[in-house]
Amino acid sequence: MSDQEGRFREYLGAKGLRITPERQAVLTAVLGIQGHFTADQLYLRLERKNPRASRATVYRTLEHLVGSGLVDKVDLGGQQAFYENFYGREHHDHLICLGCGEIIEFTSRAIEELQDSVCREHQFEARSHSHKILGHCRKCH
Amino acid sequence: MSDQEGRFREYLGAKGLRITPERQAVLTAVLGIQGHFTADQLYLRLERKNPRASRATVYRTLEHLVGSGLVDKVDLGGQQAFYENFYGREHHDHLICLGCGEIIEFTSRAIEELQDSVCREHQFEARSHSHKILGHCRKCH
DNA sequence: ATTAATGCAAATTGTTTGCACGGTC
DNA sequence: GACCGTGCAAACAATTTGCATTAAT
Repeated sequence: MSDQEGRFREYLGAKGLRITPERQAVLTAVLGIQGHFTADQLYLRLERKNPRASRATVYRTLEHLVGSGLVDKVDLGGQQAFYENFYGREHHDHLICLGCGEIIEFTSRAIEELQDSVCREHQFEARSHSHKILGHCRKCH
Repeated sequence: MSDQEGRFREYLGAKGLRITPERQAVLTAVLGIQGHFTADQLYLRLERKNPRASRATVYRTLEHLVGSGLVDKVDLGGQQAFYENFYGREHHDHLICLGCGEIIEFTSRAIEELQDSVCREHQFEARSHSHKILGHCRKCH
């Protein structure tokens, strides 16, 4: 059993939620994806597996995975939500290529610090943030 | 005729688009709103005016207003798009209060500069960005 | 046994679109 | 008169939800 599986079971147990084959299948599928994915892409991967999971269950389970900290939900703009495997990772932000759709991750301690000072100035207590830069990647300009 | 009206007419003219009472009404309504608004809030204001404008026209006109640079479309998260009067204003980002929904604007030259250097590192050509911080404002914590 | 979870399809939400009619250039 | 713009209602797309059934505890 992977660390992630353990963490998920723990999370479910602590909330009085059940460990079902569908939830396991969703987690396994998530672990098999690298990079960002949508709920529907995840569903498509599970559609013909056994056990499978319906779209509704995919959405519902994704929420629990986010709750457990195993998955991060990122808003990359557009109408659909994106998710990514977050186990053992740190917060990061994104450069999004308008040409090929590539998503480049970045982190900047300096930006985060400035962010904090902006919040301080406004007596604002930050809980999360989203910082995305749209443009064209090396290959696309 | 306000500067904004002039600018809008100019924009429409340059594109071979027509100046209609509905488009004027939408512009007038937009100018009468301060702060951020949704397409639907705008529609509601126009619903019982004369001339009025349908939801479809509100959406369609909003796109032209964004195109002309008079209005800025901002993604504040959630499912609906927000807009704001942008005439004579500079780019800015947002602190969004999860408690009362208040939206505080901020700008930081230093952050923008760091952003530029992040892009340079990745050979990424930025076209726009969106930086939002979610949390609780002074009144809400 | 109890009570949560699933699948399905219907419902929601915000926005877009097809089309017949009316108005602007 | 040509053609764009409008309103309406239907279409959409992503996500959520109600409900009867199935299964984990």
